[in-house]
Amino acid sequence: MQAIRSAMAAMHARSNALPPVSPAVESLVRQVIAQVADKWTMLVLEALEEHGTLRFTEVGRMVGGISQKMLTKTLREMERDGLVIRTVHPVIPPHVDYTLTELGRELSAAFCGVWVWAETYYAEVSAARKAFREREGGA
Amino acid sequence: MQAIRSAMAAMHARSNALPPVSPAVESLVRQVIAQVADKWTMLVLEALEEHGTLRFTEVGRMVGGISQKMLTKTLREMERDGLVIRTVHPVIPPHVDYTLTELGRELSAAFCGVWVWAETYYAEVSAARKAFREREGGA
DNA sequence: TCCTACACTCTCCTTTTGGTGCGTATGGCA
DNA sequence: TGCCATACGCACCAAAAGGAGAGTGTAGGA
Repeated sequence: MQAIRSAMAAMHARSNALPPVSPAVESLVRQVIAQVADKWTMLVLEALEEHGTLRFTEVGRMVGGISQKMLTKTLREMERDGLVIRTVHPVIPPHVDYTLTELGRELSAAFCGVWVWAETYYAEVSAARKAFREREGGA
Repeated sequence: MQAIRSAMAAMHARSNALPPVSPAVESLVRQVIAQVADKWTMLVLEALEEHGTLRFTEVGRMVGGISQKMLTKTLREMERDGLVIRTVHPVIPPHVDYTLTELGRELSAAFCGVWVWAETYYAEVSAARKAFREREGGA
C-alpha cells in the first residue's frame, strides 16, 4: 500500500510540475477511469476474477440483477478495452466464454482496495446517512 | 497488496460459504460501491486528497469540466455518506469549505490503485481499442 | 412435431444524468 | 449609485442509461 501511495504521489508531482504529461494523456486517463469506474464493469470484473472463465448467462447469474442488454454492453466494452477475452465456439446452441486478460486481472487487483473499503466501512456509511437524514431531513 | 488480496479472498470465502453475510449486507455493499464508483465522486475525492480543504468553486476548478449542479450534487452525496465535511461560514458573500473525513481519506487511498492502474495501462487500453476497431469495425 | 436452450439483437419505453440559465442576498468597491 | 462575487436552488430541456419484451436460428430432447 505504501508503494501505491508513493506511486500516486509521484503521479501527482508529475502532473503538477512537468509539462510532458500532456492534456491528451490526462484526458485519456480520465476517459479510462470514467469507463472503468462503472458499477456493472466492477461487478463483472469481480465475477470473472472469482470464477475464472464463465459463459454469458453464468456471468449474468454471478453478477445478479443485470439485464441482458447491459450485460452485453458491459462485456463488449470490456472486450474492446482489452479487459476480457471473448471466445466463440461455433456450435449450436451458441457457446461463448469470457475470461479476464492480464490487464483485466490487474484492474481487478486494483479495485480490490475499494471492495475491502466497502466491506469494512459500509456500516459507517449507513450511520453517516442516518445522521445526515436526522440532521437535514428532520430540520 | 498481498494483504489486500488475502482480505479479498477471505471476503469471497465468507460470502460464498457462510450464511451470516446476509443479502441485506450484500445489497448495502453493492449500493455503497455503486455510489462511490462514480466518475465525479472519484475526481472530487482526488482533488480534496491532493489539496486538502477547498471551497466550492475551488473544487470545481480542480476537477475541471463539472457543472455547478453536478458539483453540488456530488458534494452533497459525499457529505451524506460521511466522506466530506461541509463547513459553512455565515458571511456574505457565502463561504463554504469542504474537507475529507477519515473515511474519505481511506476511500481515496483505496482508489489509489485504480489511478495507478489507469496511469500505467492507459496506453494498452488505447492499443486494445485500436485493435478492436480494426478487427470488428473494419470487418 | 413442438419446445427448449443459448447468446444475443432490436424496438419501445421510463428513469436518470447532466447542462444552461436565472434568481438571491448583501458587504465592499468604484 | 450600482455592480461584483459566492454558493448555491430551481426550472427547463436534451441525451444517455437502462429495463422489458419480442425475435432469431437450429440441434437435440420429449
